[in-house]
Amino acid sequence: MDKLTPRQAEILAWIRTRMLEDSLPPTRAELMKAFDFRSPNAAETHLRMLARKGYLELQNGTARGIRLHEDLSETMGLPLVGRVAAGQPMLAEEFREGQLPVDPKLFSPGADYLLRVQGMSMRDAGILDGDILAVRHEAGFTPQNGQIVVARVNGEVTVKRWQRKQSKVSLLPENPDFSPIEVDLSRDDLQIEGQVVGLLRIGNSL
Amino acid sequence: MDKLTPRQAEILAWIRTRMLEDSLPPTRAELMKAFDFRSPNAAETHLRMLARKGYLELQNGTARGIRLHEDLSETMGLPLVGRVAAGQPMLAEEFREGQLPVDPKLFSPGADYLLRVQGMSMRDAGILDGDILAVRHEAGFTPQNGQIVVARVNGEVTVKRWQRKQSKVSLLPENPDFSPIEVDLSRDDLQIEGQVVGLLRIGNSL
DNA sequence: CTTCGTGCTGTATAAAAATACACAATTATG
DNA sequence: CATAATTGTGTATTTTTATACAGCACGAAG
Repeated sequence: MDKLTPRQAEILAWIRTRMLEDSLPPTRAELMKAFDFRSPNAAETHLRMLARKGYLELQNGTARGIRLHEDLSETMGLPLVGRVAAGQPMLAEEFREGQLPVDPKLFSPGADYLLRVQGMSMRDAGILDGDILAVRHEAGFTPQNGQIVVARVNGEVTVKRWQRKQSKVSLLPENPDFSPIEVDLSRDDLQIEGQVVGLLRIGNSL
Repeated sequence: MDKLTPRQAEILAWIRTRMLEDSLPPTRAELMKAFDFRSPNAAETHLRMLARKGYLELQNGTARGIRLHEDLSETMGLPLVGRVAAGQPMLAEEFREGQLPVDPKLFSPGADYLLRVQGMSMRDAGILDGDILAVRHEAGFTPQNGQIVVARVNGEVTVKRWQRKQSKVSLLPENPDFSPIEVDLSRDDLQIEGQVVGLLRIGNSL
């Protein structure tokens, strides 16, 4: 698949969103209006180029005969993140296991990404090794006591139950074999990577 | 939403599948060819009727300007079944809690319906009260020992781990507070309602 | 400097598609 | 039975839409 110029990427993106919103591919004239072209041929040549580079297919002699090569349903869904190295950003390319076709709105406040669970520290909350958590990440979010969160203590990512008493934060496991993580906010670096809003267990781990 | 005649339903169904397959609504001429009309007007009047009865919307002056009123993504997804009364068929309308926008293929052999779990008998397998199971129902399916199944013993629906030794079938809970169900195939009526292929936990039960 | 690819303008034109009008056979439905 | 709704045929006509051809400006590459 050939690389796109910025302009071509812009046009492809517009076609994509337009198709998702209207579930109807645009005509040359509609593209022309959207990008303020003064000639339908500008649209035509762009479409030809996008087709030649393999991003879409043109059915000739057909009104609105544009078919995106990437599956639109694949574009939706959520990224699945595997084991995240300490200190690295959650959604960095290298930690992505893939993309799952899950509707973000299924998890009611809405999910932003999926995280695969490692270990059994939350066993008694019904969260097992290999399970996939749906996580919502909101800037400046403050968890309620008792809520399950994805947190990062000194760079290390962990899933625990949140408890804060005055300035003392504890991250509680749900398994007697594990000990709570007591966070000293003056010494430790604590970041909240999101609240757990759902759980998914598929295939193998059942 | 007015009721459709059989012919109208047939035409609507064709439009639906056509749109799912091609992600492009049909023209009058295409409808005409598909149904062997000899006049595009036959297609036109049917579309008008379907629009008038509220099943779709026609954007006039627009090529392929057909927009289905039902969300195509809603048509997909799986039915969620709640508590099923003894002896009643699983997918009877009255037990449906709704439809969740979940891709059946997400659960690898493929799921046929969703079932809400009641009770804690499978707690130690990480299946909690209120969880939603993705279930695959295949005719003539024989479970492997150790597999989690949805079974029906004398009409009563239950989720348990399957174990068969010769002619003796046991349905094992995953919680020491519960006892195994020993099934006597000569006296008890045992039906397998499917194998559990996935689990979903959303919102409230977390 | 010349040539190529990109990103357009401007003008035409043929094909595709929507849509109107007139009329007929069949099937409900009061 | 009479009437309306459904399900069509057949023919036209206007819009939409795709698409060809002739150029122009600009930056990158050889």
